[in-house]
Amino acid sequence: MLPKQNRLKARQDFTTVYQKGIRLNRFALGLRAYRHVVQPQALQPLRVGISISTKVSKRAVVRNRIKRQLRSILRQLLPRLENGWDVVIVVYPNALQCDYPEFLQQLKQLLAQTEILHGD
RNA sequence: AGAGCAGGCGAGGCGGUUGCGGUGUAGUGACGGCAUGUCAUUAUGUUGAGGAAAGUCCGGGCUUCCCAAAGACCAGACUUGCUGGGUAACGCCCAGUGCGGGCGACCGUGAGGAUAGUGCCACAGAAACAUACCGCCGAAGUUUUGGACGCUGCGUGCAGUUCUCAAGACUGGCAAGGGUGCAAAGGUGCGGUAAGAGCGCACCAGCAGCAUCGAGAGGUGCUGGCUCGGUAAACCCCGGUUGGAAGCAAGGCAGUGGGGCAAAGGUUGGUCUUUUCCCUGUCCCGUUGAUGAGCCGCUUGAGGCGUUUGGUAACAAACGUCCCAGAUAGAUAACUGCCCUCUUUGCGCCUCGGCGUACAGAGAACAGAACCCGGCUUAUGUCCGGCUCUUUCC
RNA sequence: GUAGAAGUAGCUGAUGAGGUCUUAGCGGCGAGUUGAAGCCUCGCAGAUGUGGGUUCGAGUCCUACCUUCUACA
Repeated sequence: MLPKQNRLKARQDFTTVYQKGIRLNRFALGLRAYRHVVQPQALQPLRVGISISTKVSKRAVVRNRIKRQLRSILRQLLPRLENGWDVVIVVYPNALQCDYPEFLQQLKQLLAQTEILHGD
């Protein structure tokens, strides 16, 4: 689990990200991101949600495992991510063929493209 | 050695580093209605998925509504349906009976009633529930034809006629055989008969009665008359069970002041009886708190484990002991060490298919709690001893 | 999580409450017509989601699964 302040939970937040956010897709993952327009000193922490439907796999074991792996990656990257964003990661059926290093690579690329991820 | 049949245990073990959920203790910060409350965070201790958590097919607990409780009868609903037991309950489990299958270990079984009634049984076939198409018979009756013997009459080879024989027709007797079909009126054999038929007898199957064994379903034996299609996972009858509906997305989350209305009201499919019961109920306004979030429900339970006793068993009782997930966009992930097990390959030993050793690989399969239990069903990898049959050797 | 509905030719549908072998439209294939194609005419092939059971006989009755869809804050 991520820290509570970094979780995206409310249904309203998800819909605003889907409607107003930018979109990016990779082989197995998609990214929706929305930047809050507020005063810089009052920036909220970055919040992340993961969306994975039963179309990816009907088995809950598979879906939960993918979510855990993605959360584990995000936890490692969290100190390097910029505040003020709401992010939703969408998982596509291609993810069944991927393993942990591939998720790591794709997620890094997506976050770097949107400039949420700081350089090393 | 091969083929097979029923089970049982468990779901690899001990760790390390970085992280997550619950909870206890201690600290820090913020809020604050000042309550050792809420949120965040730090340290530390402890704890953290399954045998099916799954399908949602049954049975309960729990909650709300249908305005209280109990009882009787009727109606309705329920595929509930061999017997006895177990259980909180069940459509579940255990033990047994009958029937069916298998050489066997063993397996399956929706197994009340077809003589309470109704319906259906296509095509074929004479006929599908009580009939006769082909056929068999000539016993009985009527009648036709022909023949022989006899009798009567006379014109002596013709006519008539009784009985008998043969053939045919109608009435009749039969259900053995043929054919049809999933199914045809008990089956096989012998006798019997005009031909036949349980008409008689023997054995077998079925039915009824009696005796006996058993708690019972039923088993065994004897006797008897004479034989009755299938379908109830068709309607139905009988027995049995039974308040209904919704489902944790159920449902709950304040205190206080004032005023109005109703005086008797309230049964759950129907009717009736009894008992008391329940009591104030409901609406409006003011006030502080609370706006769809948070909290409670939420995990101590028909609980787990062990021992003893009772029981063939399912299971029950007693005693001891333990507290064992409670998340809410939903907690278990990433990397890695050692041991153990298995597999491949190499080397060595010998009794030649086993043992020892080294390296490498794998530890999987099915699969993720969402209010909680008891079952069923489905998915699925390893190991462990049992039992049966066949073959070979000693 | 809970509750419910439906699966029939390639697609969209129908099927008198068990009876042989059901069946419509579009599409496919073949033949005819045409110089060739289209339209038209004639013909053909092709399915009851899967497994088990009841029955002489299941699309239909019973049962276990599979798939798809819907509703509920």
